[in-house]
Amino acid sequence: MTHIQLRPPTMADVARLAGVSHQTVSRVLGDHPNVRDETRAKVLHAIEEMGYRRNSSARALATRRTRTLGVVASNTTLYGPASTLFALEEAARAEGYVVSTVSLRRLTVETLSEALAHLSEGGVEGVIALAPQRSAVEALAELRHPFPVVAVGTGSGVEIPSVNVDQHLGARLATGHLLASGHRTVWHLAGPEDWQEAADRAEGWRSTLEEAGVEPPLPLGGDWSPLSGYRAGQELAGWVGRGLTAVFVANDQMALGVLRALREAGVRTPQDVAVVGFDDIPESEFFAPPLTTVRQDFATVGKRSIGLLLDLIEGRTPSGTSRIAIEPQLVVRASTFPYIPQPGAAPG
Amino acid sequence: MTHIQLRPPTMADVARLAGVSHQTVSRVLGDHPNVRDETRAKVLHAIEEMGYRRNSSARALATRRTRTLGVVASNTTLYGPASTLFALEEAARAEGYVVSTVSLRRLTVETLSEALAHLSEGGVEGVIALAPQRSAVEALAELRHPFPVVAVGTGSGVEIPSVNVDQHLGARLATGHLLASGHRTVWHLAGPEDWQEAADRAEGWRSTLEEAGVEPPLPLGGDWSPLSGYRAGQELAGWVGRGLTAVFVANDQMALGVLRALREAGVRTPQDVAVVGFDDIPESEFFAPPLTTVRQDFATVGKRSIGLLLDLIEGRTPSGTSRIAIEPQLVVRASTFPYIPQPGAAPG
DNA sequence: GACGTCATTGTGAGCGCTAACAATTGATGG
DNA sequence: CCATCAATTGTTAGCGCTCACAATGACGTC
Repeated sequence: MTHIQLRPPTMADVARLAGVSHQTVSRVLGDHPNVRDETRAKVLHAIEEMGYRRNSSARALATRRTRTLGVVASNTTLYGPASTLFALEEAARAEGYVVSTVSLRRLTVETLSEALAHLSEGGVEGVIALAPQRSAVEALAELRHPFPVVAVGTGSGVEIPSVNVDQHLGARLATGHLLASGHRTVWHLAGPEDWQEAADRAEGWRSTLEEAGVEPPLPLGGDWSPLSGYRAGQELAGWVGRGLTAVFVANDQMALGVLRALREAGVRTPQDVAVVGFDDIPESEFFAPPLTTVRQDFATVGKRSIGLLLDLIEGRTPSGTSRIAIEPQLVVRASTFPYIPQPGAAPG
Repeated sequence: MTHIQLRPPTMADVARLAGVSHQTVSRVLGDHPNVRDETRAKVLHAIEEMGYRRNSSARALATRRTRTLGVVASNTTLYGPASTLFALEEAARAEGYVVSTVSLRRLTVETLSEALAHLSEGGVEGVIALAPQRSAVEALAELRHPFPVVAVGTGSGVEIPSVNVDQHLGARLATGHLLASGHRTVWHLAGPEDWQEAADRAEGWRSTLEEAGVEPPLPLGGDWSPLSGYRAGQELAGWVGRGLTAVFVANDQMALGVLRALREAGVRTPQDVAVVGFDDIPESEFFAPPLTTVRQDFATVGKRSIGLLLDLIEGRTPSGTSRIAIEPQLVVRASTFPYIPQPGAAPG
């Protein structure tokens, strides 16, 4: 317990001890030029001695800048959102901003609106919304807020600035890879209908098939969980031998469930059915078999999002609707080839 | 883009419009009694009309309360930290606090100290440190900070208030379960030496064996990743038939790697070797085979941590060193029994 | 030697809010 | 009918900082 309970020292206290004016202390702290070295030293010494720390509220009040950004997110224990959150915070900190987060269980108009109000109370200068559900995105555009908002993972069809991994492209990579491997058609296990990313992946899969002159089979639906993948996998197993040889699953966790269901049904992967996932979670490489999947670059998403938000805050970017798209990448592993690459060697 | 770029209205503006004093506006906002209903209505109406929001910096300056808590964490994309973070934020928000997070790549004295400084700049009233590495914990006790700090996941051997899942107990549950199932001894794949939780789990395993009169085999070491588990698993496979029939792995991700290595070596789980993990990540139920593991209640960890920190801040708890321990729970699945329970039915 | 120039430091006025106290009003009761 | 009190509202000071500007002093120039 090394913490002081007494009234903390103010700039004036430091100034008194150093024998200068409070303004000079402020200059030293603000790294202004035109402060004599000797004076600077005196001030720094006094600061050290008193253990002085600038009061952020007073500073924020005087400058009208809190240097705080907000993030609203849901499903933060999933790999994607967690990775994005991490990248976001790191990028913001590099720019000297503090990040306040609100993690929602469910993303609805009400919870989103409460979250924005909560962050507003916290004095954020802008907000990043990790709002993958369509409903939430629409709500975002409606809500009134006294700061700029950047949407991430909402798809590009929204009326607010946004940053997205190109889901459509990712789905094309996955589906195209399966077709190129010789499969006549590709089935699809989609994510929840309400998610824009799920819709984009499904659309990418569908258009790739159509362009190849193949009639897309009826897609199945899941809720991102391994359990829903397992259930869908049981259904898919029933179609083996009746045209099903390849499945594109909308995320890795569901793919895990699918793999297990197929295995239990005596269906071999990839010999009987090839499987591709989406996300490249750290576990994917160690599934049975290791999973071919689509990797999203969350670090870049984070950096670009913060960059865009700061541009908006500083007024560097006209507050029109900017959209940034980031390319995903196909990672090929054993679930689509009849051999098992060495773990640790394969991942790029 | 529904955001106002003009100078936002102040309390005085609202007061003018409502024909009252700014203090009356403050009273309405602060839910003070002794405000006539009619007046309150006028004020609320004016607030609504102008889209007024209280300036948090001014408020914080006047009250000397920022109502902001800080969290320092590392490895936030792992299931455990991510879950704890989520629970922490939810608990803090329920108490009306905003949470600012710093996610570190590596936890060292320097990064920790920078993180605390950064949060201090952000005006936090207290900090939760998710600091599982021993070195970091020691640093925490040394560092000077102007606010209370609660350590989470540090083990109880620290000189600062802390909240922990009882790792020792968790390891006893896992090891005891294997011994009770008839195994003569249990091997152990430990986490990184520097992590207190890894040490506690190893110690729990060791003492359980010793109390059963069994000489503990030499434990292996990993870095929590599936890859390190895979490598250790290859080594463990070499000991099958020479006394190895059961392994307690320090986390689920490494257990995943172990399962794969064993499978590749032609070793069957659980018939030849039983495996127990730790954490109960959502995927564990769908491993091949579904993994017996130890579940930690992160929600409770979050709630208790915030509770303790607020007690410290409000001075409700004497700033002595409080320690809170939370019990983990064994979840039995197919990796320790020769049958496969139905997914979706088994998990409690 | 008077003047301008630059570097350095100090002074005063807020930023927008809440806390403490003062003032006003209306109701109550002897 | 006036003292008394509670309910309601207003007034005045800061909270600790930064900004704009004023003041000071050292130096060089013509």
